[in-house]
Amino acid sequence: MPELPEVETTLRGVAPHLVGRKIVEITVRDRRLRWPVPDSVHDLTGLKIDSARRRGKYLIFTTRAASLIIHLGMSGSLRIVDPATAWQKHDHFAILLGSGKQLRLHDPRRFGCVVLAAEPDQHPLLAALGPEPLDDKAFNATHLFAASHGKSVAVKNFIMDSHVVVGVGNIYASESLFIAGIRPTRPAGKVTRTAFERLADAIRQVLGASIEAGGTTLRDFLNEKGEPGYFAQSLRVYDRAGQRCLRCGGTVKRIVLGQRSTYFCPKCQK
DNA sequence: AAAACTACCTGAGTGC
DNA sequence: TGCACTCAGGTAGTTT
Repeated sequence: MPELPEVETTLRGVAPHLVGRKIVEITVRDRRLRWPVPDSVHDLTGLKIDSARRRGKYLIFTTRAASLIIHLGMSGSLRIVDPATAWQKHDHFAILLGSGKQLRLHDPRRFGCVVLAAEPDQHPLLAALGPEPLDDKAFNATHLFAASHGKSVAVKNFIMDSHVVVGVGNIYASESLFIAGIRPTRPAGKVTRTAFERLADAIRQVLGASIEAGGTTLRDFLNEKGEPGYFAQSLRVYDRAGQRCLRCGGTVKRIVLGQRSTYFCPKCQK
């Protein structure tokens, strides 16, 4: 479910409730996430959360001893609730805070994970990640052009590869390529430098605008208060198969690329 | 080495 | 109502 804007929205929502607070109690209701939640998470009990940040789609909550790394997978969400709130069916993990509030991880499909790391940036899940798309020093046309050299993979799959750039998921990949006027199926190595300039700009633009809108709620994304994001109404091609292209009036097409639904306008994207 | 595919899991929606 | 089927915002691991 969550792509970078949804994870960033979640971070901004939960961070003020976490940073500077003590971890009073950790509850693991179902440890069966993507990998079993380690027993060592309980070692964090009694420690203060010094910082909360995001790397790609990973959330990192740091104490003096270790960091908790949380990924929301396809269906995960975090909420800040009163501890007396009834548990929901898929609330798997929770942190009771010194403030008296509780952070709860809800994840029906259990594709998310909770792991512990002394040095989160060196953790195998994070160590090989590409640049942050909102960092225009590290992420730009030069980077994309160099990384795409000799690659035959479709450019849509290329920008969804977290080793190339983090945070671009299935929705924003289609959206960015539409804005940049690039056909999703084009081999990455055949995309010109000029087109990559448009693409890098488009990715930043669409992710930034979505963060402003609180993310995209297509089916079930909710922020830390349980509210939806409003970027769905700004989507230009995603989930619009058969409808009119907002730029040229042509018809938006749906194809499957890398087993994922992909939307584009055959007339304006070459 | 790179590309393509598989697997993990639940729930919502559709058509019969 | 019920059943069978498809699809869903991610990504590590395996196979080709």
